[in-house]
Amino acid sequence: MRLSRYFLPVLKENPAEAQIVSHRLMLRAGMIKQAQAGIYSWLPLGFKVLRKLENIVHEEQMRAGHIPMLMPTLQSADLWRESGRYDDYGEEMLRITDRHGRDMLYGPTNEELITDIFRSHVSSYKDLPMTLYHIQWKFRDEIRPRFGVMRGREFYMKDGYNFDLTKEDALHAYNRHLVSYLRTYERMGLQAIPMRADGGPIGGDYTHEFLVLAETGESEVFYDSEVTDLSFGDRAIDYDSVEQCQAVLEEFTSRYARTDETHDEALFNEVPEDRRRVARGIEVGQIFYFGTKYSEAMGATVQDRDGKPVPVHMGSHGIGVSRLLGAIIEASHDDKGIIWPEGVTPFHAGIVNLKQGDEEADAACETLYAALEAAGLEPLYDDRNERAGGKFATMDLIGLPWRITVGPRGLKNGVVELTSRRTGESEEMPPEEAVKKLVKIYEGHLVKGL
RNA sequence: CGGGCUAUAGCGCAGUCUGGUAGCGCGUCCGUCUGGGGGACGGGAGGUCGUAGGUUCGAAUCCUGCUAGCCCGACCA
Repeated sequence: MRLSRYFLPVLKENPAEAQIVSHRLMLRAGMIKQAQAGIYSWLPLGFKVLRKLENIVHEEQMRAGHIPMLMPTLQSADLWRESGRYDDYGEEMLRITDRHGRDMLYGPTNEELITDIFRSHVSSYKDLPMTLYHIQWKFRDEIRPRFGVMRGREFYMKDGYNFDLTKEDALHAYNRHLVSYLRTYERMGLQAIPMRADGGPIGGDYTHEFLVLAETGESEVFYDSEVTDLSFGDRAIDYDSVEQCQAVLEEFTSRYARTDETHDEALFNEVPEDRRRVARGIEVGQIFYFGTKYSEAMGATVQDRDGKPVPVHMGSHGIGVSRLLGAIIEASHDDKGIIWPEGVTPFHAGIVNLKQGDEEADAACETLYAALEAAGLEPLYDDRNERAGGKFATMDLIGLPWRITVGPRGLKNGVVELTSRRTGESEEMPPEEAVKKLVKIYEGHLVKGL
């Protein structure tokens, strides 16, 4: 993309309404624009990152054997009356009436809808196990939306639902989700720690939340410092293996790690004192096993081997995709702007032409731009007739992890400059070598965007 | 929902107390010079002052209602 043809309305000053750093940076980097309290338009740069996150989620869900689909945002109130949640959910649910006076709602979640689909089409234990998921906009009429996309009223969420014949099978689905979530967050450059959580209105005894540590997090968290040493890495895993998934769950959840909701001071004190940590975290996902709560209420049964109808065991699992943008920025920025992890960056490298209009510099930038695209990377070429300082400041603000600086001075010696946004370190090299180096850096990090 | 606050140009703000032709910085447009970390000079464009009503010869300014947004708290991906 050439910056001169892109739409990137960056702001030099901090908008008054934004208090936390991720919100400020998203506004300043021209990623979002507030439409109403807790409702945002996604401008091109923000939309590009959102799509990349979404695609990572899809890839990891499908890798785990889960099946993508799409359910509507508007749902029928009758389904929710059936589960009993139409009254339970309260003011947070946005209720709508259509022209015929029928009660509808903008879905805050999809347990009812998915259960209805399941019961209409699945009747045999032979069709199980099955896990369906979708990524769709949700609406929860929060009393007080804030922090930009971190607590919007409208938000983009992946929610998945597993259907299993037995509790044991459903718990394997639970473990499988935990593993796939660990992989998902790591690909996004995040450390998200699974912590024992509270069931909330969705209910259920087995539930973990995934928390990203950040000072601006809304939850207070208590953990054994050993949990932050764990990483899933690129180990191979068989998602169908009960033992392997169980082992990962034990590895990642056996140490003390809880949010304030479930915090137990006595248990926490059993952690050696030098490893006890109290911090704040941003919740970016949650997994539940809730047994037959919805299947019984809504008659979602299958016939077992003996031909008898039995309610299926279910769980649900969510990742707050739009919230992840805020969480990633909270976890990865400095006073100049965002620092995108390689896995989610909207563009892989920025090209800064120091002397736009200089024949040699322009030509070198064009060649470099074409070479990066040919190599499968997405460069952002700042071809505006701006001064160097302005171009650098924009690149730093929008946070591309790598920058190639092209100027007459370097070109005299046949070199350009490759700079890491994270460390600020620069290295001079011929343009072809910079391309090679970037290709290597992004190996395994390429995600389809827009 | 309880408590606090705000609304004036795309963004950040002054002007309101004490009513009298709506301003500044940034951005933006044009021109000249400049050119390795938001440069300089000159010239432009852009606002029914959130909204409805009231007081007044005259309202951004005073009064009343409404709306929207922000912050702290309790709730949530």
